[in-house]
Amino acid sequence: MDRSGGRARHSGDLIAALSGRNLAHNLHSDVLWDMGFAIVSGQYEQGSILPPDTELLDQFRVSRTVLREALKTLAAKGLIEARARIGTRVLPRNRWNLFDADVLAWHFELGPEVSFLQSLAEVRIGIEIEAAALAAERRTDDQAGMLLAAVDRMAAARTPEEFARYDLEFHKAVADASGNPFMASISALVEMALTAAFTISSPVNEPEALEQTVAVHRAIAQAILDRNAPGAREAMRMAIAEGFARAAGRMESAESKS
Amino acid sequence: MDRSGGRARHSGDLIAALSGRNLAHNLHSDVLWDMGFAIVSGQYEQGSILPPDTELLDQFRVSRTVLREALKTLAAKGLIEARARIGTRVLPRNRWNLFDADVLAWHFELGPEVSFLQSLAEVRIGIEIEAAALAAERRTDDQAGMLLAAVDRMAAARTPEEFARYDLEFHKAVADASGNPFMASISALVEMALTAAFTISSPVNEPEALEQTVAVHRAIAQAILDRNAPGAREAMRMAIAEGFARAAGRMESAESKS
DNA sequence: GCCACCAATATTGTCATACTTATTCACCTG
DNA sequence: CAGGTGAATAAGTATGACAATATTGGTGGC
Repeated sequence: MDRSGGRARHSGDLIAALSGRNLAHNLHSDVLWDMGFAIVSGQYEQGSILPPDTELLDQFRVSRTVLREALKTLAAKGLIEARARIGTRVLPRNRWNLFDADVLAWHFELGPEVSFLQSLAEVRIGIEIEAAALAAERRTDDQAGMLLAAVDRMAAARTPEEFARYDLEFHKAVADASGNPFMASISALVEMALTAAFTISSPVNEPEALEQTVAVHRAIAQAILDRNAPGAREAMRMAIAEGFARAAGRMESAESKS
Repeated sequence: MDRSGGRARHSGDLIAALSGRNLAHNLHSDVLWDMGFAIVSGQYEQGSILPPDTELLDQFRVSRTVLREALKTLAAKGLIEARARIGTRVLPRNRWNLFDADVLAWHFELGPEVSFLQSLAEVRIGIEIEAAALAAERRTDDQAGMLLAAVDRMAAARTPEEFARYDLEFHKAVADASGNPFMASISALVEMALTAAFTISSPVNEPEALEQTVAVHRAIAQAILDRNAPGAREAMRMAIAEGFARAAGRMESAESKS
């Protein structure tokens, strides 16, 4: 119940470190993260009314400006809705913008559950498969070169962080080559999924897993190079499924031990 | 091309009417929409610095509170990023949250281009195909019943608005039955796509088009009822492709005429 | 003449307080 | 009992001052 001290920012830290974002530590972002996490974690139930401004003001010891800007940010992400005389209501989850990087991060802060990782893998399969197929049809030679280069860098990576960086770079390059702006827009989601997966278990530490991961990514790149859309689809599906399976397997075995 | 005069809120109005949202007309949302549209329309270039607070303050004739809350909202959607002493920078498009309902609406305000509609159809295919397949595996009997009921209502619809409403209801039901929270979260996107498509051309006005649209939706429902995942996939792909093709065809023929 | 450091400055960030507007709920009137 | 009416409450808006921060350019030392 006490959040006062401690400021636990476990997975958030990792993601921020990887992406280089979220450097600024404003007051308003403190309130934002506390409130955002409190809502996502269910501390404030969906459909319920948040404490009125005055009370939150007292709780956070900040100015009204700061509090209100934080709440406006939450409203922009679809988590809450303010109405005069009623108060500020927590919206039902299906109104939340789950594709938002912050909202995703808050979900991970309460420990990534297997079911959530699976949902993530499912959307990734949907979107990235399509991106791979489109990339196969529309890629330029430059873009194909970038893909192959990213795979080579993955193969040569020596630390989990390095590997994650190049893996992400690869998936961004596919999205870019698809020529569809929406595909590029979900890189935040991919980023989160990869970071979570690698936090749990990186293939770098297991030679045969590394080899397999690199091989399947190379297959994607090759299929796109060959303008082979069905092949790119299938390879992408395998890449995502494999990554999820490794993380989920590790989580379950860790769970059964405890 | 001229939008200069009178606050053209064409597609925005339709979407608001359909979804029942965006009723409130506060000062801050005026500024938000003006700025959001200005950024999305390229009036403020990506990477450029917005005018400083003082200037915008003077331009909009509102208090600093209002302006700053509007900017914070834009920042929450990934369109801008403010830094002390530097100013407020327009972020590159790949940082924008294109899945956000407002950001989408701003894109439509400047006239939906065929290429944008196509991108939208492509992501929808990616996500909703997967949703349909998952729904086929996980649906409850109740959910299957909802799907069939929605199709029946589509068939009986008499106005374009009515048809659009039940079409949306159908796609939401599929997302719901998939059991994946992300799928439900993109209904804003589907909503926008459907509204745009029906604004351009509704199948209600053409008996054979209506029949075809209803038939393909019924095929999706039936496949999900039969727990036939591949069938649901294929039917969903056809439904989305068909809707896009009709809208795109109508737009091109209208364009060649002018 | 080059480099490192520091101060001036411009821009966003934060604060405190007062006032306005909208909406619900209860009361009061017909 | 129905319907309007007003008080109470919460968010919305305004304003002016001060703090934090990072760039820019100057200043001094080497």
